Amino acid sequence: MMEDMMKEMAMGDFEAAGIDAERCTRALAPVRDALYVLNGKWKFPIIIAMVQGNKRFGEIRKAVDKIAAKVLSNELKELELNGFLVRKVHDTFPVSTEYVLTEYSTTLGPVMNELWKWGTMHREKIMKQVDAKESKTAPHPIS
Amino acid sequence: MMEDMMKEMAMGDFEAAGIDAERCTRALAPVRDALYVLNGKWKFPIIIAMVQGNKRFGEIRKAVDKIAAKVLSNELKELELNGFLVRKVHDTFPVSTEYVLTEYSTTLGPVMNELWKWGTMHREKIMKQVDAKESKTAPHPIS
DNA sequence: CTGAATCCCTGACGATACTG
DNA sequence: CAGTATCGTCAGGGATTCAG
Repeated sequence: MMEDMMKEMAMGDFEAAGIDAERCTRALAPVRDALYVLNGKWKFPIIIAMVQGNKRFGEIRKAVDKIAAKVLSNELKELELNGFLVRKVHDTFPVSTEYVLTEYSTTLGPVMNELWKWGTMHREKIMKQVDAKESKTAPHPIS
Repeated sequence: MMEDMMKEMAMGDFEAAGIDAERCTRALAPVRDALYVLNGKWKFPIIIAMVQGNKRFGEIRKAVDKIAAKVLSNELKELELNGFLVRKVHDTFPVSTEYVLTEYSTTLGPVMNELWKWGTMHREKIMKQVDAKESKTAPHPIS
């Protein structure tokens, strides 16, 4: 159902979907669920950092540019609650902790990939606009 | 480069990526760009509503559950700035306005589709957990 | 080193009322 | 109908400090 809508969308056929409040609501729900779990500035950056092999609190913190310790702590808890990672405390001294991605986190692969592809494409578009000095009203998404 | 990473991820091979701060930063940038443009609670819901044929301010407002007029107004401006839609004012009385998705907005199709698929999958997972009364610590993403 | 606790502040979001 | 103006709330996020 939504699949169709998206295919239509990818093809630029916007009219076909039609107006239907109920259909709209149903279509919305899963997207909002996803957004609910993946909310905030940090979820994706943290997961990316971890995919790249960072497991220790400090490592992740450095990999994710300038995130505050408290925030990272909170985000890690949320990610753990949602089953994306597991916390392993090693009883050494000083205590060291490992955060390990679960298999469930791999289900995010396609989402992240699409996000990455889109971001790359969009970035190039913005760059060209800047080069061409088109946008007086700069949409400023550049980092 | 990131493609590989994501393939690895989809296959559950987390170790392979290795630790590399520079690589991490580069991988992060496009994702954050995307998140920057698509931020907030409302961007996706609004676009979905519009894909489904809603063009008028009031229509969109009704289709998107309970969004405040001010907020909708702001979001529409942002979406326009980022080239996702065009505002067309008809000089009738009372004034009517049309918001029309641009072709550029279609590039979001794949992203939204993945988001929708993942959300659907995740929702089912949560439902099962609730049924099984597993989660005392309910991850509560249900709407 | 890890990460919890505290304090604080900005900005996203919301409700209501009002104008063209 | 389509917004703007105004005011208010609250959580995300940041700086700093403290403890195991």
